[in-house]
Amino acid sequence: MRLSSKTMYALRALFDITFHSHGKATKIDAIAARENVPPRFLEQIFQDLKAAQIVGSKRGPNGGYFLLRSPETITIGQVVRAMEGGVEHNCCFGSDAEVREKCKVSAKCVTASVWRDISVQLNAIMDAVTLSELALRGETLRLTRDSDAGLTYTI
Amino acid sequence: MRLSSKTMYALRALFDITFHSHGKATKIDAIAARENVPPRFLEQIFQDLKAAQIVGSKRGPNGGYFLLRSPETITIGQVVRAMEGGVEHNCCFGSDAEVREKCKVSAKCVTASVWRDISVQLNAIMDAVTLSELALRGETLRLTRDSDAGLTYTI
DNA sequence: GCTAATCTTGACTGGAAAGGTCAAGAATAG
DNA sequence: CTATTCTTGACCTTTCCAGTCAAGATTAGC
Repeated sequence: MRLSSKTMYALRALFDITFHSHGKATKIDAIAARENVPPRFLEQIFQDLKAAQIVGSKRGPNGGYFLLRSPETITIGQVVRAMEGGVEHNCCFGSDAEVREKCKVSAKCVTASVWRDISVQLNAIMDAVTLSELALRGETLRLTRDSDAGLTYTI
Repeated sequence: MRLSSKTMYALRALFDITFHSHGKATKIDAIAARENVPPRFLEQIFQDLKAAQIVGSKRGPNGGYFLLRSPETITIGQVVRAMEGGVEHNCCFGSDAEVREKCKVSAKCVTASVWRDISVQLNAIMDAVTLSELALRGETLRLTRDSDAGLTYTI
């Protein structure tokens, strides 16, 4: 059970937007340089975030991506679910109909019942942390704020 | 973020042992038949569970697998960590040294700090559920107890 | 309206991991 | 001795992850 790079990159990119650019559209290359993420890959990631209504975009010069909602209303859980399709397992329920069908134990599956409870709790935990909380932690860790290229985090 | 089949099978197999066989060694084929798991794959899974000191084994006629500890002391978290190597992500910390090294933001990585907190909480949730809790749920769901082959769960 | 900057769309790829299968061997009960 | 059951480790197929790339659409500024 691990978070994919995609999700970690997405969280870092969103943190970056929240922390560095206040409302302004931010271009991919700037984020990629600051957060040390492959720019081409980041494009793909932002498409997912856009589909999930988390960010909006603007093309052309001075374009870029920006948060669609305020940082207080965007949770880690929303991001994780957007990138990974939620917390799932392959027994009795989940998004895949074929998997559900295949599980003979259906509604009476004990492990599924337990895991359902656990995933509800996990989502609650992840929804308790917002982007503004991330930004706050950034302040606490005393990160350097810097709009230019280069690594911001090297003291 | 999904649980692998291996983990789900492991949980079902352990539940099966707890629920159906009281202290007696249970053979793989019986569990596989009841739980509808590929027998060859289950062999492999039990090797992992054995390495994790969760089950013991006995060879020869009337051999099989059995719990090494009482069901009250075996948690879902222990099983998940045994099968999946813990809750991890690929930034700044984790089991892979190279990944840690690669992450330039190191100790000041905000997302890592947040995810560390979340994984601690997740482990706590999973450690709050034991095998005996699973068995209890089995009772509640009024499963048929049956030592012979065949699906036990079809009312 | 031209041009440069920036996102958009979608195809493509190499490698690793998931999800199994199989065969030959070792131990043990009866 | 023999049938049963776990043990070890090699093998295979398919899917997905992580990442690259190219060509096009849109917009700002001159």
